[in-house]
Parts: sequence; structure tokens; C-alpha cells
Amino acid sequence: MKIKMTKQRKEILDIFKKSDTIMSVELIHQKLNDKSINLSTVYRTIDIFMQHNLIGRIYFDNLSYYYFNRREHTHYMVCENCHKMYEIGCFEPQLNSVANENNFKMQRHDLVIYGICKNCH
Amino acid sequence: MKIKMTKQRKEILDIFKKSDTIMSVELIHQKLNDKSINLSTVYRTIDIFMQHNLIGRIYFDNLSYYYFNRREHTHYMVCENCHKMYEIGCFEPQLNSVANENNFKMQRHDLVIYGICKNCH
DNA sequence: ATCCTTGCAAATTGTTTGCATTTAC
DNA sequence: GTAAATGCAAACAATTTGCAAGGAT
Repeated sequence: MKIKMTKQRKEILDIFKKSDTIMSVELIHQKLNDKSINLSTVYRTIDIFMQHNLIGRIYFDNLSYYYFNRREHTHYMVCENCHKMYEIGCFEPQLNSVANENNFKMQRHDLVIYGICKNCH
Repeated sequence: MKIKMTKQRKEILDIFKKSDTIMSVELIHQKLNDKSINLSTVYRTIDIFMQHNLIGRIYFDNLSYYYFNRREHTHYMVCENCHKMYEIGCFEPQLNSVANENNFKMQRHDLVIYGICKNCH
């Protein structure tokens, strides 16, 4: 990780590390202790974190949500109620073989299960 | 299908039926023969088609794209170059059992493979 | 010292809405 | 005939940008 670590970026990264839910930009901004951090800084920071694969994104309910990338080759179940994420195993081998069968050069894949988690029902 | 079939909706549905690619709202609007159809009509029509499950949506490259729902229980590979979609089998049983193992009540799931199709490389 | 990042305000983009008119059934 | 759909223009919300000032290496 070669990005310049400012106090703003530290705080935002910290929020990601502490959270096990998907978060909208607005929510991340609200969670900041330092209320003087500007919303556009949050956007720019998310941008750079995405470029460095520190975080991932899912589009849900007509909005972008972000989460900390704790591990490669993992997918998630996302609770539509509490927005908590639950890790599930990797389907990459299966997807890869489907792609190969069709001469399709897979670059990436999205896989998300949405529903209600055990705590919420 | 109990929705009122106007000539605008007919034309938009036709574009979906004829296309095997994902399409942005803007692109759908451009493809219309009747150039007097308003962009907000396209939005409203897409809305109602989504409600009736006639079409599906994926979020790609920071934009919403839509496609005709030819078949239930199917997922797609999407070519990042030509935007063409290729059907792949259904992973629902596997996803369902993963969800069940975790006491997670699956409501829906997203699964898309992105890459370069055989025609494009 | 230099280049990158920030805050701020303004701009941009995708999408939605209110309303008067038109249309499908 | 009536309720729903359309075109238009204006509103909205999320995100991006230009720029001067501040901060990390």
C-alpha cells in the first residue's frame, strides 16, 4: 500500500475495518469523528481505496455501498435488514469453468446473496 | 401481462426483445425510431417493466444497464467490450444450500460474470 | 521543496416529479 | 368515460470538479 496516509484516510479506513456491514457514502460520512472532513474527501478516498482493492462495492437499493475487503476470493450474503455481511465460500472455480467452456475470458465476477440474516428474523 | 400497451411501451419492449446486450437508458432512448418519445417515458417504462419482471438490471461501470428477461433462473456472462450477454446455468441450488446452512433466508441473488467474449478477442 | 490531498462551492449527471394533455381500454 | 400514460420543464440526489490553501514525505 503506497498511498499517502492522511488523517482523513486513516479515519475512513478505520471505519471500514471496524464495520461488518455494507455502508453508503453518506453513512461513512456520518460515522466520522472529525466532522470537518468533507463529503468530497470521502468520495475521493473511497475512490482510491477501490483502486487499491482495499474495499469493495455493491449496488443495492439504487445506491452504492462499500465494505472492507478482508479477504480475497470471497463472496457475501448481505442482510437486507441490518446490512451485515456474511462470508461465503468461493465459487470462482465453478464460474471459471463455465466461462472457459464458452471461450469467455473472465475478468471478474459479482456474486451476492441478499436476504434476511438469522439475527433479523 | 396486464399493463396498458401504448405505442411507446411497444417500441421499448421491442428494443429489448431484439437486443442480446445490456443497454443503458440513454442507449435505449437512442435506439427508438420515434424520436419524440421522451426520456422520462423511457425511465417510467423501464420502471414498470422491472416491476413486471419483463427486464432485469445490472450495475456496471457506474451505470444501470437493462436487459430482456428471456428466461427465469438464469445468469449471464457479460462482455465488457461489446456488452453482449451469454446465458449460463443456474447456481440457485448451491446458493440456496449455502444460505440455509447459515440460517440465512435468501430473497434474491446477483450473479454476473464479466469479461471478454469469444468474438471480442 | 514538491507533489498530493483537502475543503469549499459550483457544476455535472442520472433520475424523478408535477402538471396539463392525450390515449388505451 | 375514466383512469392511466405522455411530454415537457423543472427539481432532485448522488457524485465530480476547479481551485486556492494545507499537509505528508
